[in-house]
Formats: sequence, structure tokens, C-alpha cells
Amino acid sequence: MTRGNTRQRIQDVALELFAEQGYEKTSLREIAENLEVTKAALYYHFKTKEDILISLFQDLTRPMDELIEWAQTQPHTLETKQEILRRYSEALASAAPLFRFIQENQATLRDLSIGETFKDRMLRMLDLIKEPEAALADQVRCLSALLTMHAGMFLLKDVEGDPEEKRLAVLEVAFDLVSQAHHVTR
Amino acid sequence: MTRGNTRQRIQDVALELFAEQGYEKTSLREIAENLEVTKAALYYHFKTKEDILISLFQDLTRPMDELIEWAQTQPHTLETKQEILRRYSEALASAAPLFRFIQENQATLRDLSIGETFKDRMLRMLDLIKEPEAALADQVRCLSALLTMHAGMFLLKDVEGDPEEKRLAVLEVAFDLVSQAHHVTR
Amino acid sequence: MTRGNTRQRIQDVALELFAEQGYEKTSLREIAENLEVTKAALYYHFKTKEDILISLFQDLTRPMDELIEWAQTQPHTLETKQEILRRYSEALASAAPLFRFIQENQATLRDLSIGETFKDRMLRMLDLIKEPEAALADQVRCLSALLTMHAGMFLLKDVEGDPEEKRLAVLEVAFDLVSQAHHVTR
Amino acid sequence: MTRGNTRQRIQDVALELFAEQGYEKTSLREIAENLEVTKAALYYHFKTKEDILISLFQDLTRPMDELIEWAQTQPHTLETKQEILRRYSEALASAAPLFRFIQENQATLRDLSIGETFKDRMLRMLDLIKEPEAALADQVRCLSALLTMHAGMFLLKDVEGDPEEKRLAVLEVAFDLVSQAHHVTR
DNA sequence: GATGAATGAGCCTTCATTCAT
DNA sequence: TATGAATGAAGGCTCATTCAT
Repeated sequence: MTRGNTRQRIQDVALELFAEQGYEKTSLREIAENLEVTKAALYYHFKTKEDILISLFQDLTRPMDELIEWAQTQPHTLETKQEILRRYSEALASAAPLFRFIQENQATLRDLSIGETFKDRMLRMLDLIKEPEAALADQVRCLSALLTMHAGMFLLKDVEGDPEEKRLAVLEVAFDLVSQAHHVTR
Repeated sequence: MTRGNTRQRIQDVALELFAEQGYEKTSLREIAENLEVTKAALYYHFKTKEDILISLFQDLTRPMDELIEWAQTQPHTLETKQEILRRYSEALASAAPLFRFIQENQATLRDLSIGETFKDRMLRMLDLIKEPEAALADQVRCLSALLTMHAGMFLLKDVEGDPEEKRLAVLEVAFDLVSQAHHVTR
Repeated sequence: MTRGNTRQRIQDVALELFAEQGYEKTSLREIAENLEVTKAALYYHFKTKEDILISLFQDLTRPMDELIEWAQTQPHTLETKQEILRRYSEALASAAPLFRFIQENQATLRDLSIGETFKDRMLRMLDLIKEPEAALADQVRCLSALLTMHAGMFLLKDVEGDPEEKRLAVLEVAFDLVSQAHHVTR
Repeated sequence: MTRGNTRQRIQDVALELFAEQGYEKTSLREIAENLEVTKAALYYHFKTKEDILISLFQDLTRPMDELIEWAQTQPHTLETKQEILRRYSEALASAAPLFRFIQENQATLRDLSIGETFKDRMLRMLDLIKEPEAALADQVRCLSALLTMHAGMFLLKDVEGDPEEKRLAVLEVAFDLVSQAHHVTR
């Protein structure tokens, strides 16, 4: 019946379960059962369990990578930074489950080939946002902005209010932090 | 020679390994081997693997609990908040491995009886730091302050500079955020 | 471009891999990958994995079977035996990979329908080479001659010298052994 | 009931099954079932499947190793060689199942850490038995002697006669071969 | 206070094979 | 002539846990 989309379905279910229970605690059996296929079928589409995860990263982080590439061609003005944060916030929102997963499974990611890749991206984002010779506290501010965007949405789950509103509040705080760190060095 | 302190040694090794590799990826065999005892010995001192973790939390988060208890008796002035953050920062620093662990193993903690306990503490801290009717963005600021303190130290690992200096920079940013959120509602 | 010869190519690759790694350790996936076809394609040409092996035997042991048939029509003189050994040695050399495979995968062959077939041939060879009522030691000599021819080439891999020279040395020893066993019973 | 000898029992059953069916075709489940324990119990006593095999080699080839060590201290006379063969034949007989296994599972052994070890031993035996500058055919004779001793017993299974008698016949042929190769170089 | 021995459940992975297209 | 997709069985291995000693 459902033909040709099994690979996609595996990714969907896997992401859902990975985000919900963590990578290690999600077994291939579980994924397979959810899809009503056998474990072996998963192996037709992906070489290993880690491969499923890798494919999710590759598919879902592309917007970020494109954003970074674009940003690297822009001048380091406050306006650019603001634009970067705005777009980053959107990219984050559209891949929320993956980023929830990332945030909650760092110990696992650390030694899952992908860890490095991800850390690199963070550092490149940081470079786009902070001034080259920023004081320590200002570096912290930029880091904090990033951190808040990443973790913010999930932590605000208990707080009342519409998700989009929350996203904007987070964005506002991030922008504040980056602005404070942006006293141009003359 | 090492008499009667096995329990303590188990905790030490366990914390080190949990923090380094994550909870799920650290097996009791590994802990036992590090201590040159048998797995069964661990079971003399702790009822389950989770129990080891619980004991670590109980022993290492007491300063935080005491801090919170004390803080709840104080007036919600900016000075108090500043004092809370200062003490919190110190408490955090003195139990750094545990908090690194917490930060990196959230997916695991979520369904490990302890998760709730920990989340509760975070929310109580938040209540101490934010104004009762704070605007959304100000709530985010306070959350961000907490977040930054928790994650900051580890993320700054790649950055140059003396640890104590970094801690103070983080504290400064946290204080800023909380101050901004503190425009007293009259 | 390679049209219609897939069957042959499968056999070639299979023999190579079987000889190199053993039958059990060579998977159909591996064979298929080497040929840049799918596993399913193998099943178009052969009913089972074992079938591939069987086909190799059938194709490569024909010279031996013909030799045996011819030999059975000859008188049991020493000259005949010498001739048999000479031809056997040549047949062996021209199907070296298969015989390397046989020699190294006996445990596997034992319960692979083919085992019997092969053992039968060995026994028939033995009958051609030894005297009907030979003493135990003389039977051993003939067995040893066969054995040496089979295993000899591979074992001499580490020894210096040109392959053809080695083959002749092996043949010489085999002939010696058979001669010693040939004190005609009157 | 049976206490403390499980390790030994595992080795016994494993050797029996390895020899009978081959290494790859013998599963740990099978071994465990034969012993009426769980697979996991095997892992208490041995780190891996290969480890079981290694332990068998270590325990059963000691006599050979001692023989070789002793032989290396002896003069290279024909008498010594005869003595070496005699003892080797006995050592072989007392570890027959292992050597049957070796002979029939060479493809497997080749890439099982142990392969090298075993090949080394063969080469050292060869060095003890052949003259340093022996002609190619004489080297083949010595190899053939070794080969015959190794494989002889199993191949003679179909032949009538008492096992000990067969062993002696094999030994006789081996001795003959080595003698022929021993025309002392003056 | 600790060990030796074992278990049951489960994990990731691989394999030969099938079948509709 | 082949492929794409899937299966069922099995394999080696690891884990937290138990319990008699």
C-alpha cells in the first residue's frame, strides 16, 4: 500500500521517539513496531541506527547551514545580527523536535560522529553574532542568546501563552543580549 | 586500607563516569571495574543503578535546597535576587560535574524519578528571581539567567581564560538579565 | 556491455570470495556488491547460495571426473599411476582456487550436499593409486600423496621459488610415495 | 549441583560442537542449550565466542609447545627427528578433536587471531624436521610428513583397523619421508 | 562487606530468501 | 533480466539484577 515513502516514515517515527524518549532508550524494535514493519526493513533503508539519526540531521539542519552561509557574506552590523537571529529562530521552530532532541541528548551526541558537526555549527553562529574581540561578559551574552533560543521553547512549555508569542519573547531577549554585546569597537 | 568508604568511592566513580559518558552508556560493570570490586558489591551499597544517581543528587544538591529555603524567607528585592544568584553560582561551581551531567542527560532524567524533583527546584528558583506578574519577555530573561548559569561553564570550556573569571562573567550576565526583569511593579 | 555472461561473472566472483574468506563468511550481499548488481539478481541465476557452489564444483571438477573415468579403463601399472598423478596435478593446478577452497572449508562442505560427492571422488582416486590389498602403511602413503598434492601448493606459498617448479616438486614426492606403495603383490 | 566446573564443561561441549559442525555453524545458543545454562552464562566465563576457542588452543596445544621448546635444544640428528615425530604423534592423538577442528576450519582460523599462532608453530616444527638448505622436494617431504600426521587420522576413519595401529602406520610413513629428506649435507 | 555464578530480557545487526513489478 | 522492498530467523553480545555463600 504505502509505497516508496517508507524511508520518510522511518525518519518521522524515529524523530518522534528519539525526541520523546532519548536515542539510547529508543530501540529499533520500537520504531519498527510503530511502523508495522520488521526491524530488518529498517536496515534496508538505513545502514545503522546511528544512520537514521544522521539522516535526520542532514535533512533538518540544512536551513541553518544555508543561513550561516548567507550570513557569512553579510557585514557584521547590528541589523545583520538581528536578521540572523530572526531567521535562526524560525529555522529552530520549524525543526523543533530535532532541537529538543539535541538539547536533551547531549551526552549521547558527544560521541556520535554528529556531535562535532553540531558543535561546529554553534561556534560559527557564535562568531557571526559576537564582535571579534568582545569582552568575556559579552561573549557570554551571545552564548546566552543562542542558548536561550535553543532551550527556550521547551522550557516555556509550562508557561501559559501561545507558542508564537513565546517564540517572539525569546527572540526579543536574544536580540537584547546581542545588542548589549554590540558596542562597536572603534 | 580503604575501609568503610566504599560507598563514597562508588559515588565518586559513578559521578565521574556518568558525567563523562552519560547515564545509560555507563554500565555497572564499568563502575565496578574502575573500583576493582565486583558488580555485586555495588548492590550491597545501593539497591539499583538509579539509586546511585539518586544518592548523588541528594548529597550534592543540598546546598541548593538550603539556598532556596533561605531565599523564601527573604523579601523579593533586587538585592536579595543578586545574593541568590551569587550563592547559586557558587553552589553550581562546587557541584559542577553533577550539573554537567544534568545538563547533558535530560532525556534520561525525564523518566528517572528524579527528573521531577529537579524540575521543581528550577521552577522554585525561577519564582524567587522573577516578579509574580512579569511580562513574558521578563520571564524569559529570568529563565535565561538560570540557563546561562547552568550551561555557561561547560560551553565556555573552549574559551580562553581562568575558570573563576568565567564564572564571574556568567554571574554578571545573569544578574543583568534579572535586573532588567526587575522593573518593580507598583 | 556485459551481456548474457552474468552467470559466469557470479561464479567468478563467488569462487574468489569463497576461496578468500570461506563459504559461510561470504554473504550474497558481498558477491552482489562486487558485481554491482542486487542480491535478487543472483537469485535469477541460481536457486540458492549453495547452488552457486554446486555449479562451481560441476564446472571445475569435470577434468578430474574425466581423468578418473579414463583411469578406470587402464591397467594398474606403475606407469599408469604415474600418468594419473601427472594429469591430476595439472587438473589441480588449473582449478587451484576451488581446491584451496575445498581444503580450507571441509567443515562446511561436510554437510553441504556436495561433501559426499567430493569424498567419493577422493576414494575413487585412492583406489586407482593403491594396490587392492595394500598394507596399512602403503595405504597411508597413497593417501599422503593425494593429500600432499591437494594441500601442497598452498602450504608452499611462503617458500621461495617459481610455482611451476613447486608443482613439480610436489609431484615428485607424490610419485615417490606411490612407487613405494607399489611393490606388486604376486 | 555441578559447581565450579562450568568453565571446563563449556570448553568440552564447545570443542565437541566446533569439531563436529565447524566454528561458524556452532552458535552460542547451541552450546548453552547443551549445557542447560543460558547464553549469558557463557559470557561470565569467556569474553567472546572466539575466546572460547582461544582457550581451547591454549589448553590443548601446550604439549606441542613444550615439545618444540625441548626439540630446539637438541642436535638435528635423524634420531632426534624420529623422537620429535614420535612425540608429536602422541600429542596429536591426545588432542585429536582440536586438530580435526583445525584441519577442517582453516578458512575460519585464517582471520581468527589464532591463525597466525598456529601457522607459526607449524613452521617451527618444519624447521626442526628439515635440513636448513634442503632441496625443494625434500622440503615438500617434510611438509608432507607433517600434513599426513595432521590429517591422517581423520582420513583413515573409513579404513578398517584399530586406531593405534593406524597411528603407527601414519608415524611410519612420516618417519620415512623425513628420513629420505635427511641426506646430511656435508 | 563482598564474591562467584548465573539469569532473562533485550539490543543491534546480518543473512538467505521471496515476490511483485 | 533484473530491481526494490521486505521478511523471519538467527547471531553475538551486554545489561541490570539476584542470591547463595
